[in-house]
Amino acid sequence: MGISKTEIFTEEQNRLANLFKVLGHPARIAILQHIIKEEGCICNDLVDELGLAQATISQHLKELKQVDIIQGTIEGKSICYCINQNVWKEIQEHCQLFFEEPLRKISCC
Amino acid sequence: MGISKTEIFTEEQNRLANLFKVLGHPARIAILQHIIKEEGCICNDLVDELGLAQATISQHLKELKQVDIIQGTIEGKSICYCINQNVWKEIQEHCQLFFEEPLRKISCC
DNA sequence: AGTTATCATCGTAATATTGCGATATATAAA
DNA sequence: TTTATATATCGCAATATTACGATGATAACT
Repeated sequence: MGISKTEIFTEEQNRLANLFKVLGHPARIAILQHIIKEEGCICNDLVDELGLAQATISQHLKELKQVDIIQGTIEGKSICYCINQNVWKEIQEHCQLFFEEPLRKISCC
Repeated sequence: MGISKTEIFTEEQNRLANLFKVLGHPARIAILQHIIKEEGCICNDLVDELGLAQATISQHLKELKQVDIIQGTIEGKSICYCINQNVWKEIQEHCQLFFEEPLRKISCC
């Protein structure tokens, strides 16, 4: 198959999984880290920095944009990408909640 | 292609991405949530609970085991799966660090 | 208008993932 | 020892992902 049965899971489960999925690629982690470090950057910076083709970087940026982790604003002929702080904070809290739970309980093994 | 160029990224980036990748499927999120809620469970419980085939659940459990998020202990003819608290805590901290950074800075847009 | 710079999109090849039936393995019970 | 139960693994088909060259689209500069 290759297709997940999203209909049998809750909205919450699908949303969280989708967020993690987007974060689940080293290039996208590297892109986020570079954007954070430089407090925003353009696509070409990432091409130089990461050593991936421009088309590839653009595709990764698209996926990050699709879940609103980053946003781009046009600046002349280039586009400045930076973290969407509100969404970032939301994801952070979402993750925190998810990871906090089990530590309050005792596992069976 | 379909293959990531892991060699151009740092160990850290690859490890974090791999963790997120494993969490990036609703079935695996649901499995973890059920294990947490029940404080451990067996494969068949998950088959009944999620409505996926036994082979499919087993495969998802394998991926979760591969990054040590869960561990299984044999109990008679079944295997009890539960959260590996140490690894869970480690991931939690890893995530926290990753998400904390940018909020201290001001973005360009 | 023509040129250059920057980024997005299209098309494609290679590979990965998802899901499941069938089968193998292992333990417990009869 | 046979049978039932629980899980893992194999093999396959359908689909998704990754990467990149080629091509478009847009804006600035000459």
